[in-house]
Amino acid sequence: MSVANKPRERTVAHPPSKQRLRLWLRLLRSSRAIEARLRERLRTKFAITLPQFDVMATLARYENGITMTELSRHLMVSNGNVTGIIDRLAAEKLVLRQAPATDRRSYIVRLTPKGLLHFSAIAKAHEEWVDELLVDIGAAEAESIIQQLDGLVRSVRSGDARP
Amino acid sequence: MSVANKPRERTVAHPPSKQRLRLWLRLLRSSRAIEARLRERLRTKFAITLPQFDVMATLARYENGITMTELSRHLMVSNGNVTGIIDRLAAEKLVLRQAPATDRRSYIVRLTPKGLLHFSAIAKAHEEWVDELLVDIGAAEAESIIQQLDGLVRSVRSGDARP
DNA sequence: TCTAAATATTTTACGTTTGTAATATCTCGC
DNA sequence: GCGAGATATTACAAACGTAAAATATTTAGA
Repeated sequence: MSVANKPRERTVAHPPSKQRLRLWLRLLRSSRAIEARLRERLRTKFAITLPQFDVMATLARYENGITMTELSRHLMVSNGNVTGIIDRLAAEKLVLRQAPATDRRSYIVRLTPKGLLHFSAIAKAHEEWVDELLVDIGAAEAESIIQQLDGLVRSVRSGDARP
Repeated sequence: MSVANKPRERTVAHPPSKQRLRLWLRLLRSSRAIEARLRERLRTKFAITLPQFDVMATLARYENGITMTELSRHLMVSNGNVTGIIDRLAAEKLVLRQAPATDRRSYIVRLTPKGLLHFSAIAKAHEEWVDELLVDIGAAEAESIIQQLDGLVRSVRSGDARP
């Protein structure tokens, strides 16, 4: 079934390496397009940035809070970066830092009640926006892409062998 | 072969809207993972940033150069943003601004010979890295994902109706 | 045990990228 | 020539990554 087995196929135009490059560019383009839409709506409708929303979404899944390092790993974002985002969210009283008794190096970050309330409203709108943006993608198709992307992420992750 | 043809399948758990949300999160995660790898290698091997590489890649496709506005549209990046990137590339003598005789508002930006030479080497390595990162994705599978992402981008683009 | 080195956690400092808004300059239709 | 629109830059704030610094914890060795 592989393309390589059909020398006469007209589709042989692109060698695998070019094809993978095209895939990567397409991937980048798609996520940037969606990201731009969501960012704009978050700003105009809720006066919040996308990274701040991402942080709140992560915190919402950890009722008891998590440390800064765990947070940065979840978001695939640098450690020093999270500090600034949390600073701004804390200034708005949407999150708070708690000092755990056991380890005085770290902080536990969590949503305030106000933060949780605020987040719930934004998350609802956010889900609707995504649904609207991707309306042409059926459930089966979405599932299919998800599976393939999962494989892709695993592939990228495992490629940890550095030359 | 499609999942939809098996009504008894346990996978029917997720409603379409949740499925689309998962798809979006997966998309974001994949591109961030790949982006991080490429960014790191560009920095360590070639002392260049990803956006700077993106700009050079675009300029490489326009031998006669393009204007700042065209460049920003290509990269899906704000107008004021390109200025800074070009400033830094120009400081390295990798690109240059030409003032066209006809329109004194605009600049034509193009790669210098040094820039083209430098870019060719980076692009070669870049393609190899992508190929390596996505090695588990076959040509047919890549094509399949590309098709689906194209549909997705079209869907997002057409969703220009703003409430 | 006690102290020094190694490790972990966060913040700070710095430079680049990003978007938005405001500004300066220029073109073109009228 | 004037005003609307185009083009690019500047100014500002947020986000991002890396590296270094500041604290705190753990571990190893005498």
